[in-house]
Amino acid sequence: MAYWLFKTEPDAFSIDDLKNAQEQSTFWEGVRNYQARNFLRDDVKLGDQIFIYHSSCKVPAIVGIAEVTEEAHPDPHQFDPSSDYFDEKSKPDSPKWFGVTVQFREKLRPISLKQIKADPRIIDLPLKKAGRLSIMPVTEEEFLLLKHYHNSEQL
DNA sequence: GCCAACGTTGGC
DNA sequence: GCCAACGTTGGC
Repeated sequence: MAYWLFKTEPDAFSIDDLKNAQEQSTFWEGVRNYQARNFLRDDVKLGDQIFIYHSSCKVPAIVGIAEVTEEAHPDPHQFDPSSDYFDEKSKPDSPKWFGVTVQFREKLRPISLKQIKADPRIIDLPLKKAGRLSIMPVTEEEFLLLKHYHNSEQL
């Protein structure tokens, strides 16, 4: 099993939106960055655990956990001319953009970017180095450390 | 709202 | 295939 961090802007789609959609899974759509796309298409697998991260907001932070319930499938918006995600160069027989389906698991007490940056134990997380990557891998060690952050005596 | 960092585009 | 110009992301 692998671990990931997915960014989202809470004004557009927040952890609560994900929670409220719990009955139906949520298709993680609109990723239009090649590195992020490659992770989604090739490496994100059923059962993988995902940190949901709120970006471009008052307190950028990890706010919860979701799980992959369906592996990569083409993002239908790329074929829809009326969509912001439309890509005229993408063809249905060779789609360029993919998404995965995820389901809400739990909310966490927010772990702010500030805390993450200040923690010397977090080394590998791409978020630490000014990253604009919207889908990124998290090591098992760092995922578990962050997941249990607020239980830790080490703070 | 500013701006730094980085990704993408397109001319050559 | 280089690289300058431009666009976007995202923290502050």
